Amino acid sequence: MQAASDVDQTCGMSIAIDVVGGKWKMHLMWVLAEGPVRFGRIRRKLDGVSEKVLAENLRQLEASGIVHRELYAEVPPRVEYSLTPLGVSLSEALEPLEVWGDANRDALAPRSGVAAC
Amino acid sequence: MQAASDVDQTCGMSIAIDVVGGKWKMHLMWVLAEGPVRFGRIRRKLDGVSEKVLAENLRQLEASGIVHRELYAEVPPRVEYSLTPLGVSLSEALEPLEVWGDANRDALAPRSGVAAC
DNA sequence: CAGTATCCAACACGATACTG
DNA sequence: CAGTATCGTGTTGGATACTG
Repeated sequence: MQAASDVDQTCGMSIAIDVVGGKWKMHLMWVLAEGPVRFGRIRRKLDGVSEKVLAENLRQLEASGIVHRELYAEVPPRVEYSLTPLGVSLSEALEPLEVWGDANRDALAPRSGVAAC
Repeated sequence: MQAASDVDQTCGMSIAIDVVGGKWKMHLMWVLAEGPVRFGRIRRKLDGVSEKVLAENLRQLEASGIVHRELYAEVPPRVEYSLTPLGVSLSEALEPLEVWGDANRDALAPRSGVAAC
């Protein structure tokens, strides 16, 4: 709400975290990184996510310019989601984190609520 | 809560996000990366964070082996927080994300609630 | 100074039902 | 199939007061 006071960090990271924030967006990024995916398939991949949350996250990523939504006006209705160039660059920036987490997998507390892996 | 079903992603990222999850942990990482810092200083740096949340996050990072807490039993009481080697590696893995967010700073929706920058 | 203890508010998430 | 609408809930964060 307020501007920076004595904070002078660059923290573009905050922006990034704001984009991939929540509980499912990073998983979403992962699924989308594989190529165009349909809504139903994502739901099945990310078993446990509700339609509402999935739709919300998809929308937010879309609003951020990370995801492209291609609607095929046909019967039955079909929608395909894919990463934009910006989305691809984000998923690339996310990789080191992925690697780090994977490398230190057992050095970290093995919580049970870390979502599907 | 439940185990993986048809999800087979590596997603070490989930682990990482679980560690730097919340709203302030990444900022915290940033502040800590500069070297040993005292509680009060962090509060001032991360203007807006409450003591409760700061203490919680600090504790979680400590539990994850990311942060080292050095207590000086003297008067007045003094405590210094610093990154462990693991913490340093994490902050390094976080950098690309930082760079990405910074580079696409204005390509992204300029929300107001993204915390101090 | 460095926390801990409470209480409260906001929001993200989850489950279900319904629509184009 | 691909959502939207609604409701209830759990977790996270914020504000304040109090303690070692």
